[in-house]
Amino acid sequence: MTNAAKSVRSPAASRLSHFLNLPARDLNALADLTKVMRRFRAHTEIVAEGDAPRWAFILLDGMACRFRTMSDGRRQILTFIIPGDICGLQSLALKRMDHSIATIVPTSIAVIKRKLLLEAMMQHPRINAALWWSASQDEAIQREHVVALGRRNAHARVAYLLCELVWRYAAAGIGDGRAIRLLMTQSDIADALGLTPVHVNRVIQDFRKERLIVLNRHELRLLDIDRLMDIADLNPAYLHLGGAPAEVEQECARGDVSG
Amino acid sequence: MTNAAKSVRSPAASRLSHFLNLPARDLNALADLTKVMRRFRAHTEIVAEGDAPRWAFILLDGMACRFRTMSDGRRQILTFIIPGDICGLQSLALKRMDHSIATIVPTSIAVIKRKLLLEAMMQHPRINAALWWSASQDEAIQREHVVALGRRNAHARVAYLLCELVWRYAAAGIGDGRAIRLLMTQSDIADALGLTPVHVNRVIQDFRKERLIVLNRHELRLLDIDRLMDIADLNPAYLHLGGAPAEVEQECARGDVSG
DNA sequence: CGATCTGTTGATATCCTTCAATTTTGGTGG
DNA sequence: CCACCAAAATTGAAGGATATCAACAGATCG
Repeated sequence: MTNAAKSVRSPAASRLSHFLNLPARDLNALADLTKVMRRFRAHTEIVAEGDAPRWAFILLDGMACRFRTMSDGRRQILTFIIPGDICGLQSLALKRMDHSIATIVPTSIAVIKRKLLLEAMMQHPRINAALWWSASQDEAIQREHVVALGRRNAHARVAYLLCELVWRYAAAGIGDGRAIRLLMTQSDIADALGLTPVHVNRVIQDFRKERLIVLNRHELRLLDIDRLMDIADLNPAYLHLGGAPAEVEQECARGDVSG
Repeated sequence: MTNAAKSVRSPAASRLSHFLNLPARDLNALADLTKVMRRFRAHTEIVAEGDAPRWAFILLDGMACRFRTMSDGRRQILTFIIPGDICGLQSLALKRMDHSIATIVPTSIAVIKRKLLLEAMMQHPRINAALWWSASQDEAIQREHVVALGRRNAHARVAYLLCELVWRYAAAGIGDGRAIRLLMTQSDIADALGLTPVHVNRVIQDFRKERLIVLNRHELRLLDIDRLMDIADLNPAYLHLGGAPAEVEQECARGDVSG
């Protein structure tokens, strides 16, 4: 593959390549899954709590979030979904959604029918392994979220979220690992971190005064990642970007020979 | 299957049967996975953060928890592991553990080697589907945990945890859905709920005064589940105990014919 | 270019933590 | 089976982090 070809690699391919090197054959199979596109306006529910999960999707552009609404109307955002994220693999094993998914800005997704997805996983061991890893990473991200809400104060929570977003965008091939477009509002951040919008704002002010970040018109730049990681007591290892275990590599290699 | 046979069903079989009806053939395959047993004393680390995941396990008896330790020594419990829980399926796709697992009381587990597990999933579509569901349920439990820490106050958090434990034990065939042995300490509960042991204690006192629970020498009984659910703003649907989606049933039925 | 959403700031309230001490429980060895 | 010891549970008092309420400024978008 040429460098030019690599540079146009999709966010999903970029993300999965942190786990396994995907040969052209697998990249094509992955691209074949993303033929059916849908666009949504900002603040639109893609999947509603109680729905029967029928399809999975890859977010191509924009931003969405999983969330739950409490009976008094308050919202807990479970995770932000960014380009390259693969959603709904696990949900296909469930009868009903226990949470909703909505867009935050105008967003386009590639819809993947259940049957097509399962076939691709059966026929392409590498795709199968990579999707499995992707689901495992999602779980790890959820765990870190629990740690953040359970044991980090407001400053640490905001620092954690900003670092995670910048790192996840970088893994998807977007940004340089220091700056991104922060598409959501401070109120969204509050809903993700279990804080009030007012308090999130005060923390951000503090970070600006301390020259830890620049945030202007939704352009975020982390000026001192080391100190932010320190404030959050955060270790990026939980994102599992260091490649696949040896066993997985071997199994895929065997698949190549026999396939 | 006779009622007598059902009554001795393992916690794991009991749990998975809430998703799919497992014929004797699959139950045997499941039992074959649980030949290699290990026993651990209380407060023993089974898996350490940073380890390479080598095997999965089913908890047979006792209790364990997944947790992360902060750099100042504080602990966040990610989830309690009870009999019938299947652990480490997802982790096999990862190079290193991002958290630890330790026993809370004397505990026995069935160790499942990676290769055996993958073979069983290949050869038994129903086992495959059921394990997939189990992983999906684990994710849903994590999501509810995020909601609890993000949007529930101390009383709601404790009410949520007590209900979840009683329901999960019931799904594993232990208890009547109202009472269980609460094996962990109030300090463990605090570490799971992002509270201090002192405050957990005060909430429990309140619940006792309100005649919502009886808790004596680690024997817990929920006296008014409806009110506890109301306090927690909790809906048991997130445990996904209502069976498999139609597509899964159909796929497994096809597997039966061709297999 | 006005309406509405988002961000910002200040004052006050509250839930939960922290610290400290005491009682109770549970486990262990003699 | 009891004595002893450590761990767990319990209670009280005081402090702090974050929420709540309210008002206004600034940004965004039809």
